[in-house]
Amino acid sequence: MTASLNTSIATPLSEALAKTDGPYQLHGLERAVSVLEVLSESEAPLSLAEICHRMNLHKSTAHRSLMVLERSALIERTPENRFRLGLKLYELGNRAVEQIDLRARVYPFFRRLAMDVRETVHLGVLQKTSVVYVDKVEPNRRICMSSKIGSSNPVYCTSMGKAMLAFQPEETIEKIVSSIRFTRYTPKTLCSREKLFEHLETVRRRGYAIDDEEIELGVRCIGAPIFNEDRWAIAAVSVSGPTSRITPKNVRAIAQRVLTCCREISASLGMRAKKKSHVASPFLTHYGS
Amino acid sequence: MTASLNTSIATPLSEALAKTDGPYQLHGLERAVSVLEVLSESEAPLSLAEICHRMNLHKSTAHRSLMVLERSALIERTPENRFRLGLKLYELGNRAVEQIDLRARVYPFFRRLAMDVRETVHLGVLQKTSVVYVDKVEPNRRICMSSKIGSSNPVYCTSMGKAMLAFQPEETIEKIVSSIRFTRYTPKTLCSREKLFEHLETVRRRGYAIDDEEIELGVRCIGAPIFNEDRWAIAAVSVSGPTSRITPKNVRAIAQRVLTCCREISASLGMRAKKKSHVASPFLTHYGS
DNA sequence: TGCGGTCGTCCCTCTATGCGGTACACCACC
DNA sequence: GGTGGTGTACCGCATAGAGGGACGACCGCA
Repeated sequence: MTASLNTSIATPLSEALAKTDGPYQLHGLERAVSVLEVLSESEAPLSLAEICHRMNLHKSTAHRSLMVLERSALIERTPENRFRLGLKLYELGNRAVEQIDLRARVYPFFRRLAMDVRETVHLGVLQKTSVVYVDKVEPNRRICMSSKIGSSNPVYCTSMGKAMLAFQPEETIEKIVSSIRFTRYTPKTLCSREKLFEHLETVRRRGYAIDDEEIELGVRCIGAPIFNEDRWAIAAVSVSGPTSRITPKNVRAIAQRVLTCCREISASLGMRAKKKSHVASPFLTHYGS
Repeated sequence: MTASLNTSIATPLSEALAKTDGPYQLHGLERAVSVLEVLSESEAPLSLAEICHRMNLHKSTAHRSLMVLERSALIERTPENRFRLGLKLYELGNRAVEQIDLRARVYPFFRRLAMDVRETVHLGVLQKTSVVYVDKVEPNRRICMSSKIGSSNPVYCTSMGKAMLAFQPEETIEKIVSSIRFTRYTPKTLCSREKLFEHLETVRRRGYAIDDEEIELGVRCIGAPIFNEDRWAIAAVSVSGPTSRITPKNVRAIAQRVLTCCREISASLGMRAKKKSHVASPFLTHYGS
């Protein structure tokens, strides 16, 4: 198909561009990012042909992208001529959280909470419609970087997500919610805009959010937001555990501890200080502008 | 050379392209990667103007790049309209090491070594002319992701770097060494191609490498390679400590332990197995092809 | 309140860029 | 030695995107 640009079904280009809408476009770059995403979703390294296939790309186009990405070390090539994500991403990614520097500052409080409630505790931030897990402590077990760190889950079915979302400026909430594509993970997943908004109201009232088996049956989480000086949520902490241990009966007690922890953290981040001149709120993951 | 534009002094473009040489070019993408690097090197978030300045870019060009990068979540914008690396990089980066999956498999041995020698132990892999730190254990202290993880140091002045370099195919060594830009960090830094080659010879003979205060005075490291089935180094483990504890006298004893540890790891990675069909050596960080 | 400087955003124009086609070289397996 | 699958190389044409520049918002200063 010469197709290149027409109205027919899913030309390579049209699909590649489907997700983009803003006025500023850099096709090469956007395609490259898609390549990274495709590689990130795949378990095993992919060959050029496989990448073309998954992305509906022309061989030569994909090839060029791959060569450039490889030169930049964003991807690597296995001896069998397959491609996977490169370690440069690891470097850059670690620099990213280092710059945010949230983890180090939160860690002490965070850890105490884990020891206290004896359940897994997570630290997360908002990124568009997802919660990215930035740190984690498991009680009684050695603390180390688990494979879960760095991964993400949708806002609307995690306690951290809902806790952060509830305490965003009105427009931000609107923007985020309207970009959500709801998927039902369990029978309890909140699957509509309305239910979500309703729930957020509750969260704002209570100060904390619950994920009641909304993403996985048998797992309940309680999350509360960490605030910046303007009382907007910039991160969240959550406690997760089996429904057998986090029962409706003790939810409230645990929630209180989470809230206390978050309050301490928010305070320690110097909420009312606003010193650091031009680095005012280096934590806030902005959505849109 | 098509020279694209003109022969005048350092046009923005010509500088941006200086680093690239391969036949496949995607300027937009390469520029975007440079932006990421610039942001990664900066401590504080940067404004559009600052980025333009550091990169010799036209305002509108940089602007477009930034908008697209932001849409892709590779960078984020602070409330003050400054830019820093985005958390998507963190996600992607973690996926990268997850796919390589080296860390998890090595960890048990690795940890035992740390407890054994009671010094800091690192795990690293080669990436072009750098060693990227992938994991770390400090004895007696809680194990957690330190900010050092994910960062990198030059091959030629680290024990892991030299250990890995020594056991690469001839051409790979040549390629890597010829891309090195030597910098003297301490009076003991190996600063020439010749000295490095000489040293690699020693490393091959002994099986392990020493960084004798070559990157920082007062710090000595002993590193040994982890091999794949073809006896090429795919990673390395090192023990680092103050020169007061890692003395010339006990280097040999420690080196033996490191070597034993690496031998166990290499074996455990199923060196001679080569089962996993198409995922044959998912560890090898290839250089060039 | 008005002025000069600096910032980010937006738009237009022209051409060098990079896209898609195609040809080829390579391997593995019937 | 076909036959299907890879990855690489090259070329010509359309268009993506570089760069110039206008614009308006914001600042501090007089």
